[in-house]
Amino acid sequence: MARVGKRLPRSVREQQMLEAAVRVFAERGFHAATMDEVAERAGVSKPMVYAYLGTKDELFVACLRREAGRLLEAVAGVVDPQLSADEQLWRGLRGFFRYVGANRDGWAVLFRQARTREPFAGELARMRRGMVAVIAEKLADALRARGRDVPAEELQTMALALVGAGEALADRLADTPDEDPERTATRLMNAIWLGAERQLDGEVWKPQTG
Amino acid sequence: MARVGKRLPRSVREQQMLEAAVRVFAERGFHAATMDEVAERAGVSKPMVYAYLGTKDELFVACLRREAGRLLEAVAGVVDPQLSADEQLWRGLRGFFRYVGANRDGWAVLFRQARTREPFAGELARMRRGMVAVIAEKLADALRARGRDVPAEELQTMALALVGAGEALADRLADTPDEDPERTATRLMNAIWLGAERQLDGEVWKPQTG
DNA sequence: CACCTTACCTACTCGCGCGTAAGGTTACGC
DNA sequence: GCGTAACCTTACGCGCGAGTAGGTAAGGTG
Repeated sequence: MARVGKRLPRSVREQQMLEAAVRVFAERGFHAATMDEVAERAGVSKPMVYAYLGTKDELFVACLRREAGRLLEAVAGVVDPQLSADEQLWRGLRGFFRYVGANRDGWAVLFRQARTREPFAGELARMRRGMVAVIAEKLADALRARGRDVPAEELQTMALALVGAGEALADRLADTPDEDPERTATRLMNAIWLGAERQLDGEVWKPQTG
Repeated sequence: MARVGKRLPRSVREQQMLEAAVRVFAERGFHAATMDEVAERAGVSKPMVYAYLGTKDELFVACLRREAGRLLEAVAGVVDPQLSADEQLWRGLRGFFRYVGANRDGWAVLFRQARTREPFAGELARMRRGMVAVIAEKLADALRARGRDVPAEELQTMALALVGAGEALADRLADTPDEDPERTATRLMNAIWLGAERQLDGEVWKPQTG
């Protein structure tokens, strides 16, 4: 393609390769993606990719880490521990959906692909556990502020449900270009917070039938 | 293995093959699963699998459909339209988590694998859309009963969030053998219903900051 | 200008696993 | 007791794509 004998420094090429790899993985899925296509889109030959980023698995992990870092930054960078619990949650959600909206390929690679495909699932699961732990901790804070206490396990479950809901909405966001991140965030906030508040205040739903 | 010249009728062999296939797909993932292993576990040689169930893709789809049918039955079979909205939701959730708990391999194949892997993702997405539509309709009913009205799009989002949360909890359930389906269902019900009720009553959460 | 390092290429090898051709054997109807 | 159809096997073809060996040229440094 752009085979105009352009010689570029390693740092630049690496970024181009990662860029290309994210797009190819997102479009084709991990298995159907070929190293040849990654190389071609980066405007380089296959052995260069191997020289700089290693095997296909290593390349995927490199993409994963890069996107995870960006996502983490987009979320953690905007939550100020001074704010109220609901405000923190809101900002985190908004940051999250903004990232996904601005970065749909990244999301597709980072989470959709890695969710299943061993050996990446483990890595992703660890990240998710981190997320869940952070959220559960926030919930515990909000709880303490109300002078109440709830088993950690229960909070874990709530947090996991929130993360799951977030991922489902993120998937839709990534697929539908006309979906607005702000609106998505607001809706999830409504779906979650109104209920969480009641739970934090000690209300419980119980089945009527055995 | 059991190469004791056992000759069996087609209907029986097909079930054995599907059984084996679900387990292999669940353990290894679609790509890493080999037709040889499926054949071996079914106690049969590879060409038999091809003769009865077709190519690898077709075999996977067969598993998918079987599990999807069972799941649908487990959920739809227990919701009685006569009951109140929350009771219907509760029964549906309980049925869902009971299925997953009793059928962890099935869940792993059915949803985790198919979520990403084209060309199955399309099929799965259709099922999910069906689920979301049904739930959104229930919510609309509950809404009408309270004399209120909300844009369908909003309800879709709530329903999708619920489904996402359900899937996340189902994933955990499938991975941790000591997790109890009933408890999982109760917790999700609490996380969701308390909030949904407030939303259905017209309450809204709004951000304080721009 | 000799040199060395870094960027980059063409052109392979090779294993793996899907899918199949061709043939053997058991049960069952008549 | 023999035909035939259903059941089941061994043994292979073959494409595809990951990963590599070995070589070329460009630009900086003395």
